[in-house]
Amino acid sequence: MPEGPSIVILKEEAQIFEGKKVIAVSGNSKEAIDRCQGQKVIAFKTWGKHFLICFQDFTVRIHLMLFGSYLINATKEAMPRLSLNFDNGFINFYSCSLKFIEGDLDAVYDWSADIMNDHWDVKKAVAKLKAQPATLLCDALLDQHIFSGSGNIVKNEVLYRLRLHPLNKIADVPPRALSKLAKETRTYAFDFLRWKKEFTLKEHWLAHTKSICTRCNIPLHKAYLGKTKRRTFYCDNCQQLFKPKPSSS
DNA sequence: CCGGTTGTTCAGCG
DNA sequence: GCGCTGAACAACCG
Repeated sequence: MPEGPSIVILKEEAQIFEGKKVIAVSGNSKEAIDRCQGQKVIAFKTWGKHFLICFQDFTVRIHLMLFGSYLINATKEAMPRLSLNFDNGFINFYSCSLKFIEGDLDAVYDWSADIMNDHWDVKKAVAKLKAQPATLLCDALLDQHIFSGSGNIVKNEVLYRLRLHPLNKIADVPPRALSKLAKETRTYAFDFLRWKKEFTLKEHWLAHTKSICTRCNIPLHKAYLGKTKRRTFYCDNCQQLFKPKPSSS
């Protein structure tokens, strides 16, 4: 389920419980989830792929990882990791990572790094990119400190849209292209959000899981690239690989 | 039925 | 301490 836009959808769906008091807690989490009992939800927030349930003095951080899921006012066979009950319904989280964050969230999260956040800062993202000249684009787009909320689909689609080869080293990519990349990552994330709500996300994929380049009509490459070794779909013909700068070994 | 995956952390090693 | 690798987690789809 979980790239940034999917977590924004979760936040929107959870809105019905904002301001509500937790009247029952259960779940198989090893964390002390009982402390949520009787607490009022101050707000639901997201930071990239993190779903944050904010109470007065602490926050529950849910990360759905690869396999996590949630249900609102519905159940399934599996035991929830966390179940929160309110007077108007309940929300269950399954097979997710759950942690508590104490105190002020602003001390923990850089909101300007979240591609879905109103405080998203393109310039800061570009500066972070430039600070890691040896990093490959395919890895940079999965770096949650630079593009919090970006995942493997976003990575593949953004690089394909901008005709940038995933194996480009940041140092070799012109600054203007880096700036475009940062902007387009947010733009695509909001397209993702809209299409996911319409249940048409998959049909809008241009590269991810595709076998043919629709621009060149030749086979796309599928390879596990970069430090992250994640599945990458790309076209050798139309996705530009910039020449290495002499200084960059 | 098996293989693969929209993700992250951590132990172990050289 | 570093970077790299593999394991672990765990659910669903095709």
